Amino acid sequence: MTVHPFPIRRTTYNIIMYRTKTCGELRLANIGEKVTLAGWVQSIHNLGALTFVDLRDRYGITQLAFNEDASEELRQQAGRLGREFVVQAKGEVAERYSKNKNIPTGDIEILVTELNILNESLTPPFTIEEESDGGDDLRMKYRYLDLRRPNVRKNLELRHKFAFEVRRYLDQHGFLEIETPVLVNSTPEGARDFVVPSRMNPGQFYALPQSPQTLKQLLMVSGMDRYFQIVKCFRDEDLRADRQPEFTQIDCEMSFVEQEDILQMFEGMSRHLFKALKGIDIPELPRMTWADAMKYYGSDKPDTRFGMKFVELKNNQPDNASREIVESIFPAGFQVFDDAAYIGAICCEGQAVYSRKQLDELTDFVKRPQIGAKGLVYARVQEDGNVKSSVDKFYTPENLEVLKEKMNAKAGDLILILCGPDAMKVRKQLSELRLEMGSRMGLRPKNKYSCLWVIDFPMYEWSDEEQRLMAMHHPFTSPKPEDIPLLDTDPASVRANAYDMVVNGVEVGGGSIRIHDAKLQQKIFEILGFTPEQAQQKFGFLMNAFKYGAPPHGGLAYGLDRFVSLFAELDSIRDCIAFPKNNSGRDVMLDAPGPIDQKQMDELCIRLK
RNA sequence: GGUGCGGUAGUUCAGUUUGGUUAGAAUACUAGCCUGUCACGCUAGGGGUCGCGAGUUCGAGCCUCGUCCGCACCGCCA
Repeated sequence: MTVHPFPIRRTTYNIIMYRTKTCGELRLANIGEKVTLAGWVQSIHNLGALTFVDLRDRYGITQLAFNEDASEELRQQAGRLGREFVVQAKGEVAERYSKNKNIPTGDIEILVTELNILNESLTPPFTIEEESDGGDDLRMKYRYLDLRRPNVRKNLELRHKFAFEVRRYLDQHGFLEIETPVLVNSTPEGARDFVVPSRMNPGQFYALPQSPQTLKQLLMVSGMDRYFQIVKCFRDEDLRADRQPEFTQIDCEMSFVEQEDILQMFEGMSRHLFKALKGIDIPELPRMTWADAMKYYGSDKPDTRFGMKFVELKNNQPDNASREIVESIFPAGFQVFDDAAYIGAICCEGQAVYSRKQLDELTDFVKRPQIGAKGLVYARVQEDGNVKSSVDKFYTPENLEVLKEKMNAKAGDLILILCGPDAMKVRKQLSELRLEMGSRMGLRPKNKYSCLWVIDFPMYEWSDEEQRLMAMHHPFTSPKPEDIPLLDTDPASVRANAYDMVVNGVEVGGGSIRIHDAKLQQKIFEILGFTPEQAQQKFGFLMNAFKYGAPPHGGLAYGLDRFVSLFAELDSIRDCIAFPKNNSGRDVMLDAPGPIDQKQMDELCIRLK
């Protein structure tokens, strides 16, 4: 991505010329020009009679030189400078005696004739360079200094370009950007709400939107047809590296569409973004059913930068992911396999070189509490084609040959096997192992992108905590028409017209075709355990609207922060947010949240417990 | 709500295993020297509530308990 040089020019409104050029644009071609620069002092090199000052702004670094021609007064001024002082320098562009190949302006310098210190600065608490010596916490406390660093600045520039290209694409396709309110009301289901007390309505609370979901559906009822909004959303849940309490969605909705229309429209948007921002032509997005994603990758957001798909060696519990019984390929004899309901394996190409110690370490990895496997069975295919495994004493070479063929393994490959009583749990464990092996084998480079649609999500998932079915997506998602009869007989197996876009194992967006029929919506609320009164109270506005001619509609929402993080190849979404919150949801720079005055509390009729 | 790791100079860290003299390094900062630096170089100097509190001990940066803070993860996140 290129940043356009700031077009500095004299205008009638800009009488005071702080600068005529930026610190990033001067080249050999400018030699002899008289220029004025302004910026921050990056570094000072005092060689006695000779002083160099690197001046930095958003656009780059330009060296100021104070040499033998400089007046005594100028040299003394230069001697008073410190890091991060704000200065204005006037002088002539000259070719350097010794050039710096590391920066674009490295061929020239400014022979300074006038220096004005516009502001002084304390010594910053960390170095303001590409690789800072400051820790995360410190840099967040002084985020305004952290943002002076070129890499953080570049992330924000990329984010700007990303949002800009989103607007360009959606505008070209007839979408209207419409703002929806931030003060709305609390919704059942979903995440915890951030709430805002209402002074004029004592004892009553607004809630900040977790997403503008219902509002955009109302816009469809209004006939707005194609809507989008780049909008802040709020969820009061615990944070992660890829999760912030306030985050930005690209929220979209269309009327008179089926799932196919949505997938194509937004596949087009992703293609546009990859092309415009990364110069990458991405192939047509493959579509994978949720059932296949779970069966072959153990995840609803598979990282498809690499293969290593699961092979089911046994499954005696047909479920939503694998609807058929798979007889064990192993004869009885090994208690652990005999007792397991599910046995799954991955084949790691060329990894038979793993030593006993490394395999023990992998075993420890899958036994960690957050993964929770009981153990790991491995089998190495040796150079002679024979299989050497950790279960040799239970099985014959012929048994292991069957395994090798089933896994499509060849000499030098390593087969890793997990098993257990619950297929879904083992799949999740195997998924963690697959990702770990993929990382170790260098198959997940950040600059390689693999995108896909995961489709046909289940409508519901069982909540142990609530002891009831919960909407997997949200309660406004429509079931697949052919599965509607199952709503009465087997709701857990009903599939939804819901879809996620997954990039490199990250869910960057998701959506669904909505229910536009008030009666069907009523039925879905019933299955979710709402009484008609509760449904009316919480979603009456939507149900009423649906009685006045709701068009068929659907849409999706992208997580802007996550998508930008992928493009910027970041580990954490915090790095593409100007002022992010920390792990505990605090803004350490503002020291928010904080207490409020008793007077405010009284006005709001709020008393602390 | 839970698990793990961490908190020592402005900053990044070592020191904690085995408690024991004046707590170190690098970098940053200050001063001096240096005519082509760009990780400048050389010399000297200043800089510490070892997160906080309690306990054990003749003695605690080090051991114990509690607590606060940070990071990663599990639960949670329609």
